[in-house]
Amino acid sequence: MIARTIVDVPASQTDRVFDYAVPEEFEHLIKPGIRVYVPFGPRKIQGFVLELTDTTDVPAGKLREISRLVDLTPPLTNELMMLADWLKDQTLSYHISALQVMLPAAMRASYRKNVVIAEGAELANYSEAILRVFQQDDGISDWDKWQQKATKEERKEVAAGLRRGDFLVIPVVKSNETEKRQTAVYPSINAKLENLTAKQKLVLDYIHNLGDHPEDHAVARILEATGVTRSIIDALVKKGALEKKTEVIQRDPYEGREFHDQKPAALMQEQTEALQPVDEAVRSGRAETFLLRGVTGSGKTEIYLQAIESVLQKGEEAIVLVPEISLTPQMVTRFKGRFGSRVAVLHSALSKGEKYDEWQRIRNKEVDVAVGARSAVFAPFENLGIIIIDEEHEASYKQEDAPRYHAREVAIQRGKHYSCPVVLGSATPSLESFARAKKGVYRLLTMEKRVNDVKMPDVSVIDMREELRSGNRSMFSETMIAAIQTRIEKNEQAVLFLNRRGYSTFIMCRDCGYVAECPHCDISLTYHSSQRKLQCHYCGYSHTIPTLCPECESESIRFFGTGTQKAEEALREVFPDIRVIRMDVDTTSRKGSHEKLLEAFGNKEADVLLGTQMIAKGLDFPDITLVGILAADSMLHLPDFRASERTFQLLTQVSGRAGRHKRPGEVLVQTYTPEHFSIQHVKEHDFLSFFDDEMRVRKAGGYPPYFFLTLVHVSAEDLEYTVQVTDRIARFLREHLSGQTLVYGPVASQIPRIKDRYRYQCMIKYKVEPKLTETLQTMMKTFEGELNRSDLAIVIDTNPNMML
DNA sequence: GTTGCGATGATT
DNA sequence: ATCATCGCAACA
Repeated sequence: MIARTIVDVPASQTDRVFDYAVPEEFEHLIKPGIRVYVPFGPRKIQGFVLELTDTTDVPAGKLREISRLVDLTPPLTNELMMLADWLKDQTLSYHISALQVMLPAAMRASYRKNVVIAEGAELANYSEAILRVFQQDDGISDWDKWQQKATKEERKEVAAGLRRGDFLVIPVVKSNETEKRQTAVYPSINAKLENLTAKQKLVLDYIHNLGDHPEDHAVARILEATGVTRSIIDALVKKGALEKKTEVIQRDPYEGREFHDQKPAALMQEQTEALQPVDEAVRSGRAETFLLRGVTGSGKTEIYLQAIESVLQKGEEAIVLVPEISLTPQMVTRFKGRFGSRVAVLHSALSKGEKYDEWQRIRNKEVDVAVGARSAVFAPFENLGIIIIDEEHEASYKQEDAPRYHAREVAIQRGKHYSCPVVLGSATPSLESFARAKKGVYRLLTMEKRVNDVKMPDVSVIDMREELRSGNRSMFSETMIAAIQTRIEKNEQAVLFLNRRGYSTFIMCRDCGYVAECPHCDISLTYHSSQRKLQCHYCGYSHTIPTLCPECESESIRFFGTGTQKAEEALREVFPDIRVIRMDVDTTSRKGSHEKLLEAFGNKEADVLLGTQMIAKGLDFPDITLVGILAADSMLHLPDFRASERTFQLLTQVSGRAGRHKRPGEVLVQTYTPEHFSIQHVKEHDFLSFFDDEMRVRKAGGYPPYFFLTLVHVSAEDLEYTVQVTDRIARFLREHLSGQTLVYGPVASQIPRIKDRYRYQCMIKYKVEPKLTETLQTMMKTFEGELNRSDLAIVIDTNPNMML
């Protein structure tokens, strides 16, 4: 028997099937989809068995045997194995990457080299220090890592030892499956209950009255509940009254949290009309894509919940995708409240182990709803009845590293396989999706009214040029100050939005124009007041603030641009007693801090929530009556064809935080370009007009959705070489692609250098290009050699999010 | 002869 | 990706 295997080596030369002989002992256990350990050259690695056959072209001398099986049952379903095949072609990524991305991180293998003292080694040649390293533990546990922190002398010494054979390298393949275990005790069936002390009786009674929940039987839990010491339990075990067991338990990330049962809400007419066709598609099992455009607060979540209800009734399963940062407790609460323990939650705030357990619960059919971020689109269900993507326009649905897939496209592909509907929901759909809906590719569902007829907030645009003219040089307009003042007086809350973290965006010398830049990246350094340092947001480089200009030694070095830190400071200057909670990457990096800050704001421990885009979503507090957008045009002038779209979406999203309940909301938008259409249409809550205006711009510029884009990104340490390679790629593509397809480049990336690597790109614009994948693959083949021997990197991004 | 290095080729 | 091998130069 021959196993056709994809090996775990993400490289172009190994991105193909390798045949292995299946030892007889495994023949009845092995199945397609099972992972195996195989010898590959001198080492041992993991691989995925694609299929089993009886023939091979590999000469008998070269054919090697599978060492052992990793799994007893295939971790990925048949459908997901097929999906990986589709995914690798779509994204031009390696087959192995497409397979690995579908597994939880804990199941991906890691490789390290353990260095130990060989038998019969002559140790007299080695220094004390080195021998001490080897005496600890099992020698050097990870050779590659150790080499990085060791000194040159140490490295040389060990290398010499390896050559002489005194030290030995043992390659270790580790698949990280981490099951959580606990020690639990259960009453023995034929227990002799004699001569018990009072405390022992107490514990025994307690255990007898426990239910079936394995967690309740954990020794640690019992000790805590009864207040006795471990010795009491040990004594009972010795006497035979209790039995000790080690068992695998599942972590519950939401342990101790209560979820109140939530009944389906009565729907408004618009909601009923939107739900009906989805429901019908669920019932008849039709692969149809719906675009549900509903204004903020129109009750989209309720539609999702009720559609899922139908799916569950049919005995099928549901996937709900939400943007990473909106996985706030609010969303989880609603799903858990409605579907209870039948819900698995998958998102980045969980530990690797927790994600693994949630994933296993799906694989073992213990749940039938998965709520999660992008990668949850690969949830290993086998009877999918619906896939829902909330906030479908969100950029985070596109994975930024290989395989560069878009969750929306994956969802639609899976929907086809299971013949089930896909629902894309948003208040501000992406232009691509809305255009498809207008063409009839997707079915459009619209909800223009907020639940309970709550009014859309009033949006006023404040022209900051006027403010400047009238002498106000601060970042807060008069109107904004007055509005915040009123909120404080009325004990209401305000949300202030500034899409830039740090203190200032750059520092510049007023005399000579010098701007502090990162020495490794072509980008200005940002000042962070908490560490009193300049920082590069791309490579993490940091430097002290110069007091004198390094160029002209002038003292007039000043901060320009505003970040959240500075905004907080400025706010305190105006309102000395104001209570502010700031939310940005810097204040929410610790686990759980995001939730904590939101909770504090919800408990009215602050008057103002000041933050970057992470506060744009999911916030739903009754006392927010003011939303202030401090710099609406901060994203508008980025050299990205989606800049207007992003601005409109973000502003609409943030505005939607105001007045969602009884009190009316007010939104103030500060801008230097009040006439820009994406700002004007936010004012009128007018998505349709925005769409029309922006479509004209896209048509004129030849951008999506009128054209498809594919970006070829080239980087290397040498500038000339980078440009030269990009140019060769551009020529190659022009030569091989059809006449209607446009190839631009080479052009420098938006940030021409990051971490000392120059970055150039080449953009392909096309309408129909059947040969594209093939051509790009040939192109990569021709550069294979160069990619191997230089530091060159070529990345292909189909349908890129941004033009980085 | 030994050691250190980069380039080259193969992995079933 | 990673390992082994080969060739070449520097060194003893």
